[in-house]
Amino acid sequence: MAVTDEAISKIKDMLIRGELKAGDRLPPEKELSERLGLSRSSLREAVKALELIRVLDVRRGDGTYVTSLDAKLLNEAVAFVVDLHQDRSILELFEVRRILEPATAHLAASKITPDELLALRRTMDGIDENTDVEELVAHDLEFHSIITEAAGNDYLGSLLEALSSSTVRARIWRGLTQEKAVAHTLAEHRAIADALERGDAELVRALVTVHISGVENWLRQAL
Amino acid sequence: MAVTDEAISKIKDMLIRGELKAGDRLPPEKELSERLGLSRSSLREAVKALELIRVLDVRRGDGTYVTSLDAKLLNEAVAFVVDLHQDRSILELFEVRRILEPATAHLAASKITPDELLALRRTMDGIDENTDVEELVAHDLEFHSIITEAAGNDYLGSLLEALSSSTVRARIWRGLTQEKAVAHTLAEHRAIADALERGDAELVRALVTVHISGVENWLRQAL
DNA sequence: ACATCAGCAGACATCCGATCAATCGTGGCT
DNA sequence: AGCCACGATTGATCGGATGTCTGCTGATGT
Repeated sequence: MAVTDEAISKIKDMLIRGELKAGDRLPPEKELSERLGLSRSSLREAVKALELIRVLDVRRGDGTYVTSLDAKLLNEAVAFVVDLHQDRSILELFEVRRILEPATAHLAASKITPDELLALRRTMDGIDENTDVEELVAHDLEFHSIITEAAGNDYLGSLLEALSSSTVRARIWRGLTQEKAVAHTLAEHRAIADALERGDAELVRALVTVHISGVENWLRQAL
Repeated sequence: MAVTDEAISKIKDMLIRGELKAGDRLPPEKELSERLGLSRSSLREAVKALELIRVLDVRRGDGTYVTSLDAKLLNEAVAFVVDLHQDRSILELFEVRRILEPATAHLAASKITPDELLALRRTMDGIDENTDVEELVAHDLEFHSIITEAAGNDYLGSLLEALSSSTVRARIWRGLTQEKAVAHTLAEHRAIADALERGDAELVRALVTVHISGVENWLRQAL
């Protein structure tokens, strides 16, 4: 194994064993490189790799720190990969989303708070046929992320966020090409919010499935 | 933006634009570094970062190549993150798995081939109460991965594989072996295989949900 | 004449150590 | 309180020594 890879797994081990915790500061590059038995240049390669997936946070002139190590890590890593696959296998990625999103909404149905329901309603204020595309995308993104948040599973949230970002473009296209899409989407969102309010988990799941599948089908035919 | 980060996104752009395709060989480090306007050392940091998430494949003495860029990318990236979170939020990760696995099996029910069914059966040969832990883990891994494979969505496969990494499985099995878990698990696996053979998608989903939840409950109580 | 194999040369990545620049945090000074 | 200089730390680059792979070439054996 290359020295750099060895350094990566050594740092990883220090994290798993709890030797390094979230927020901790690593020894200076020079010192750490000596302790791990490699040159500073090689160590920097390892640190850069861990920085890419947001495990480490390097602050110039200050030091290198361990990030919060929470579920957001998934987001960065997955988003990078999803970005690369934008035009290739977007339908397969959408299939994953179609599995996760209804299940997430189903979870959310029993946990969502009145405050979150209110926020959910508010995302729909001021949205109509005349709203411009960017605002529509922002609304859509927020609508789904409130529900995801309510489900209370951060990993689920990160995964969904990463999966959805790549579809933003698709949504924009859809908004541009289909005239009645706004009213249609809004009606579906209202129905989902209603069902969430009543705590009807099964209906929520079905509605979200239909909602996601609608976009998916449009996408399938547009490709 | 730092020189290295710039290099990362430039390479990423070359991939997205199709300037670089899967399997392509990158120019030598020296040449590429000159073209991107940075030093070789800095370029190497970028390359190392991209190698960690398996976008690039560096072959010493030969050259640097673009990997297949398929769904397996997700695996590496997610597995790394999951490894780091083993003791922390494993239950949340398990919840994601409990969503994905039944849905995957549901998909597989209508697509699985006779060959795959045969292979599924064969994983259970020679497994009984006396089988040692490592063999159990191998069987379990293979059983689930055949089903995932049959579902025909590589991203789903990568995610699931990463979520139920072999280290996690090993730990669970080690805890379970003392009890009657082997016979119990085997019976559940048989039932799932039977339902798959009959193409009863709904039953498959229910069985897998029960199967995964069983492990989850054990885990919840063991923590 | 042909096939085989060892060894050599070139291309390339690997690793290192040194050097200078940029930046940040701190502590002392006014 | 505000300012400034200093030390610590990362950022970036370079040149050189080394390990490793590939392909060619020439010698050897059949």
